[in-house]
Amino acid sequence: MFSMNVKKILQDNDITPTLQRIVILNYLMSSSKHPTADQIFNDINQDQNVTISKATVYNTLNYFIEKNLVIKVMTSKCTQPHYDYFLKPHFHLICSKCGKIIDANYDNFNNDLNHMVLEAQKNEFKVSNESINLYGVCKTCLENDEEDSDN
Amino acid sequence: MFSMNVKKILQDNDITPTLQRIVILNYLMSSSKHPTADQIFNDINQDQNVTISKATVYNTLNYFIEKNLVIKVMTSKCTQPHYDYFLKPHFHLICSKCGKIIDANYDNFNNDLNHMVLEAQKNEFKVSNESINLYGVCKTCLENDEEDSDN
DNA sequence: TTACATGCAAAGTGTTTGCATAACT
DNA sequence: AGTTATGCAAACACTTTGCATGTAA
Repeated sequence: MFSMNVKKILQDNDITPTLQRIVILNYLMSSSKHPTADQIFNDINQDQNVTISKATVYNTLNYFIEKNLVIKVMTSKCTQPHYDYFLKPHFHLICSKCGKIIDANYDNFNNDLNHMVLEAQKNEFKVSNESINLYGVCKTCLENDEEDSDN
Repeated sequence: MFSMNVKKILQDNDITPTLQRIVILNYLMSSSKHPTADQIFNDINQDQNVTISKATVYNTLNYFIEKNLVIKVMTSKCTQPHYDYFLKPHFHLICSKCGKIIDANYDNFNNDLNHMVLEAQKNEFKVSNESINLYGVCKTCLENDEEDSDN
């Protein structure tokens, strides 16, 4: 069974907690990766004893986004967006070489984020969630680059 | 003629400054909006005396992204990404209702951004650029909502 | 029971690619 | 002159949609 939390989260957000929605949200919450729609579709249909159509995966993700439960994350190359459940504020380090997405945070991040929200309020803009991405090259890919240049 | 800057920027980034690339970068730099590939294609083919194929628009934008000259910005609903030239660090307020993208900034933004870059360095991640988006509802759409609820 | 969600397959849309032509240094 | 970019059109991939069936409260 799924953690009771998942169902409750859906209900708290005025989302009818159907089996498919529970499974998808549970998957997003438990996996530390940031899956694409395709990965969600494949993993759930393989590992769980639940079948979900692709249409439902897409519809559900869009619904979650609309309800501010999930955000889309773009890697720089990739055409497919990744989906991220927002447990607590964090930002992403996205490798332009391998496409890896790393969650990042630090003690005063909430503070800094708040500065941005304040600036938004000056524009009379009501913030509901955020997507903060730093693009660059990850440790592994940097090391690979060094090896290449040694040749 | 285009500002000499545009050509120089391309050369400084090891990008052969062809007419199409100059026109596209010039368009991205001079328009304060954050156009989609489609808007770039249409606007340039209408307003300037230059023709650019859609393939070239896409190829060029991807090339600019690879060279860290431009970033993709996703609105929450829209399927089409928007493209943003990065003159100086800033962040975006993106309205989930109307899709408007507002550039935002404040005095210490660079400072806050630097905290994130430092955190990235702890992960031995080398940052090249960033995309910081706050999603929510803009002033205009908030006002429209109020009107609706008055009925 | 009534409204709402799901699944299938087909349609739609945005993006990429191969190859001939043209442009850049 | 040699390399690299462009343009066209076709191929590709991802996402959405319509409608019949199934599910939730």
